[in-house]
Amino acid sequence: MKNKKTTIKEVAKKAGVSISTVSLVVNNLPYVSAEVREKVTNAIKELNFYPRRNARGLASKTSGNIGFILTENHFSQAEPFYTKIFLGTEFEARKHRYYVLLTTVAPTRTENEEIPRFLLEENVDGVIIAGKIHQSWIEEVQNRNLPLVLIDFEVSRQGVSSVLIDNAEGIHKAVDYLTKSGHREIGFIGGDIKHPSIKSRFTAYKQTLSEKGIEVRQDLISIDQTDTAIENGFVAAKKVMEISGKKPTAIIAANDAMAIGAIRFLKSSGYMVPKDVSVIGFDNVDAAEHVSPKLTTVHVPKEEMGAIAVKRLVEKIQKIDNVTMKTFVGVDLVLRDSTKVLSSKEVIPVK
Amino acid sequence: MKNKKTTIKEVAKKAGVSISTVSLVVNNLPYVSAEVREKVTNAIKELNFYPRRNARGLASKTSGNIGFILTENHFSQAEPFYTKIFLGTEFEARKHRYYVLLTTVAPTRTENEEIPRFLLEENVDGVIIAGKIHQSWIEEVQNRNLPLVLIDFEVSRQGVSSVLIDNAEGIHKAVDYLTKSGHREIGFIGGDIKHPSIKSRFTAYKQTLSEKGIEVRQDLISIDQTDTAIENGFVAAKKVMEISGKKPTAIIAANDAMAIGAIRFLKSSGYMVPKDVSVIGFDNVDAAEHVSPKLTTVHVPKEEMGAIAVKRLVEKIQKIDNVTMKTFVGVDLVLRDSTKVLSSKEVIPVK
DNA sequence: TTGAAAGCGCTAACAT
DNA sequence: ATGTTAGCGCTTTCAA
Repeated sequence: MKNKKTTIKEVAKKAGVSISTVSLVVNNLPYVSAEVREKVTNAIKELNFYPRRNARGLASKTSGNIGFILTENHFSQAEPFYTKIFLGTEFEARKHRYYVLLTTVAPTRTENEEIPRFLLEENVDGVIIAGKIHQSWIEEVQNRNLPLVLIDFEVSRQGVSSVLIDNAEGIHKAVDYLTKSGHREIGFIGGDIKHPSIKSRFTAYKQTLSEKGIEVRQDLISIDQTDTAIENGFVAAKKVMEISGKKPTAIIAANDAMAIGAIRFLKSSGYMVPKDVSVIGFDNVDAAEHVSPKLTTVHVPKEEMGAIAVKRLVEKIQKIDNVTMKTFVGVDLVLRDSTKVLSSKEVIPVK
Repeated sequence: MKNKKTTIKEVAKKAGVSISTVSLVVNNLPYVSAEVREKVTNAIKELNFYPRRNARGLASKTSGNIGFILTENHFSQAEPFYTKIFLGTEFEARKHRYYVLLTTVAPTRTENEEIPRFLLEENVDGVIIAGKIHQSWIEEVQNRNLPLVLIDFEVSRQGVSSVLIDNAEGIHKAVDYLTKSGHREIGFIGGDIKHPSIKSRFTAYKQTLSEKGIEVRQDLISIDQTDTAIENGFVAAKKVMEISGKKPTAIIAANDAMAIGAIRFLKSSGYMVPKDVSVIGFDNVDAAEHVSPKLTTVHVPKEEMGAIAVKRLVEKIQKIDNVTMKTFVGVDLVLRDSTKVLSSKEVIPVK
């Protein structure tokens, strides 16, 4: 019934050595003779010893935890995107023997906003922040000398590494596919346009069209939605379809949610997708596979982004590599059923 | 540049009291005069003091963490169900000032299976286990005298509380709705039939039919799939449709994934849903809203289940309430587009 | 290569 | 009501 865990002291006694020697063995440090190491190892096995995280932490000033900060709006049910990223960090962290402590903060930083408890308690060895966030939170982390990695967001600040989506590549692939399928009137709908990822998608849209010698028509663009939810896609698509002169034969949405909203509008207004209008999303969230028609979209490796961030962070924590860097993850166009080939100018591999 | 955090000692000095008095104030314990309390509070504010989790933990033998154990197969992309539950625990835990440490274990317990590190390190104050799990993991937790709450799983063991779905109620509502809509030939498809939740859904299906005086026909039932994924739903529906004599006009699936698979089969075989066959799922996962037709299903409050588990666990940890209990969460039928009214025997509210 | 000893920063008896 | 003191179980100098 007594369930006292064994301590390093007992191991030392059993092995006939000092506790500091046991500590050396436990932490796999050199300068321990093979025989002593074995004696200690055996004692550890027999007594079933495992060092307590708290004791270790107090003495070494480490926590074994990684903090993960997200703004509240990014961590709701409607936003599976960052949730996936978070789960990606969980998996990777485990491999490095860290646990992830999650917290959310308000999207706007107010006067008496609470600081994430894990920062106050010195309960994390490094921090990951995902998505657009108020600059002050970044400072809050850096002021505590904690390694920091951002995901899907960037700031120009010494020491802040980022894991980013190659948005330009994704849009390029989407536009390229559409033009090669014979589309010329290609619209774009977006929202939350100041978000770095959304902004670069929009910029890439305009640039790719230009490169292909296609005029960028303002009446095919709607980017003034404040958010990128399904409803916003509905409204934005409505605008584009109603305002535009020569109607678009294809619409690129800033993300899947908006693409789904766009499809809802199109269908509800009697347009056939993809017969009348092709739609391409971005992110490849789970729903993209379930909607009808199945959504052609740009796949973003969300879990992988979380995993990469953890790897970078651990490198910093363990001083293996402390270079400030941006990592761009590649993306791919996933062809499904929401896009139609008008006239194939080149052979298009359809899976 | 020096970033030494202030300690309780410095606060004591500044306030002109002993560190134990500061501790009393910090932990909001009684027996401190109002004036002293204020002096200390001021000193804490001025020095920006916040106790370190590690120091606190070592002295008080608490970690401030809750462990969450899931089998690997329950924590994959294909399984948004338990992920939602996990996220529910995250939210609720934060309210109680706990962090959640997540870990997965193999579905089958092997000889040298690794024990969750947070158990070995004494880094959690209590544990939540979600889904069907090998009994030995439950023992592993109990042997360490840690409070334990299960979600969507139960064992008859002193001290193990559970948060469960009212599966019988859900199926009852589904069958009831179908019969009142004029359906008599109602099939059931399932898999992983030993899972408590699946089993009770199947049992409730048979029982409800009987209660309504409808014969339980074996040729309308397929429950021998090993899993409850989309593909299994496809196969099970195929069996039921091909083997059965008088074809079913409605199929109840053990969960949404199988329902989606069933719809895929039906559509691919020329059946119209819901015109020829109505389909009802269980769980109400996100995809249910996106599939076409939108899935009528039994809504399970997943996040809430996670939250309830945390509440129960915290009660146990803090000795507020240590009763072993089962909590059943209610469920509701969500009417969407995958079910059809054949002949309304009663007024059916369709939202 | 090993051991002794001094903390790490707090909590929790126990005294007063 | 407040202070003294002894740990909690490790890591980490520093000596030997």
